[in-house]
Amino acid sequence: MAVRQKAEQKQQTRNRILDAAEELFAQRGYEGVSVRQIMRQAGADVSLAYYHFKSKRDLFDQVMLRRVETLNDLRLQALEAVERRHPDDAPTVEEIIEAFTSPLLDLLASEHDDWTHYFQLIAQINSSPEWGGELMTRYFDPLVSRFIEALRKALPDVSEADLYWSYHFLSGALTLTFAETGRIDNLSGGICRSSDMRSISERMPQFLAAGFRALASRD
Amino acid sequence: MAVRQKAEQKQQTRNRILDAAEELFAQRGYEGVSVRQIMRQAGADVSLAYYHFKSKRDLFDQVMLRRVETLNDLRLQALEAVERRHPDDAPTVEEIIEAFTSPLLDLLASEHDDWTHYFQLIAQINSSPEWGGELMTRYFDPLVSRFIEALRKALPDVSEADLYWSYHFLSGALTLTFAETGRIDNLSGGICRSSDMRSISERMPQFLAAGFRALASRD
DNA sequence: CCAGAAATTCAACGATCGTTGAATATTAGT
DNA sequence: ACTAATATTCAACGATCGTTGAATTTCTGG
Repeated sequence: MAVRQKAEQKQQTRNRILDAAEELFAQRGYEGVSVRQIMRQAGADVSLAYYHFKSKRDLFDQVMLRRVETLNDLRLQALEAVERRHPDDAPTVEEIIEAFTSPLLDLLASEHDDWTHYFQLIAQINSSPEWGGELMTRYFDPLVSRFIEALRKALPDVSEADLYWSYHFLSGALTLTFAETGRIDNLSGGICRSSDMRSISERMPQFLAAGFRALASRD
Repeated sequence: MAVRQKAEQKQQTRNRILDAAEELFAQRGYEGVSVRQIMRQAGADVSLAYYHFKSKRDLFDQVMLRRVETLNDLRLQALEAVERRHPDDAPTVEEIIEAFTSPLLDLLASEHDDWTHYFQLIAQINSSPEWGGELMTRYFDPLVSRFIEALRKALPDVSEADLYWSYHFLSGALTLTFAETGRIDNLSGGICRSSDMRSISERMPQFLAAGFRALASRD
């Protein structure tokens, strides 16, 4: 034994820092959290942050990058699985949207609730004028374009503008849902719960697919 | 002349501060902006902020409050106008959603583009775990409940949970749209523009109404 | 077991943060 | 014109910010 102990522990520390940063950035935003607060939650010295990362901004970027590839892979696999089930015809809009959303729901349903904070963080970034345009484009554009291509086939007569606006509305509904702000809990007086992923997966794809079709079938 | 000069100028200064705060909070968030930056943009001394407002947080609250009543009034009037056109039957879902969204579009279409930054600010708050639940509830719950009541009448067989989740998806689509992050501009390669309110008003109500109906007409 | 590398801690830097009290300039009431 | 009230500026407070270099502990390879 005693092999690679040091390198292992370095990764462990690095991940503890990333975990703490992910949670705090998700709750209070990039500017709302200090490096000191992150390192306090990670249980390590402040300057250790600058041994593992170049800067606060670099730490933030690594928080984003840590999970983005896994997420994009899972969604792509879900889409390809749907397309394999339709060797001749095109998949339905519902199936495509479900391939886009169900990986998120599955990740949240797994016992360790890593990913909760990550999705909250993405939700905040998505509606931020400062970060939204650039970061979402950088991390998700190739995947999203792939899904839009699939949707275009499922809706042969849809115009390009309708297609992109429909995806835009989808994106808003999706990210607010995973922001889990508790707003719907307040508004509904407890009838609905932000964290009730089952209720969401039963409703969101149908709601959004109907919207896509409504725009696609206009004059 | 020379009457009430002082009180007038006080209001003027106060509004310049609120304008600067609104714009900067909308762009970079509450924690991302310092009181000094706000006052620099307002062209006034730092300490003047604390003559007009109790604290940074109070300044933020007053930014929110300045426009919320006008907005809620306009939306309520739009809803009541729709209901007056239907003395016997219930308005359609499209009409109700349009009463909810078109006041925003109208305000943005007016020549002075006050309101742009206000809507961006609300969009960010809405998807923030820290602020979203509480602030949106405090400022918009009575109005939203009124709209949900109208929607309940338009969709007599809808379940309460479907109704609230549908509104939740609406809220996400709406707020992301008014966040104007430029994301759709990037994604669509210029086909769609975030600021194109006409394109939005032609699509959003139909998209969302179809979603409401899809959930309301399930088994 | 020892030397060198790697991981972590300690102490501090200049800058900026939110906020305040006292001084100054401007206007209002008489 | 004088005074009191009001609006604005000046100067500074302690705290915290992101970041860094040097000291120190811990582990690795020979």
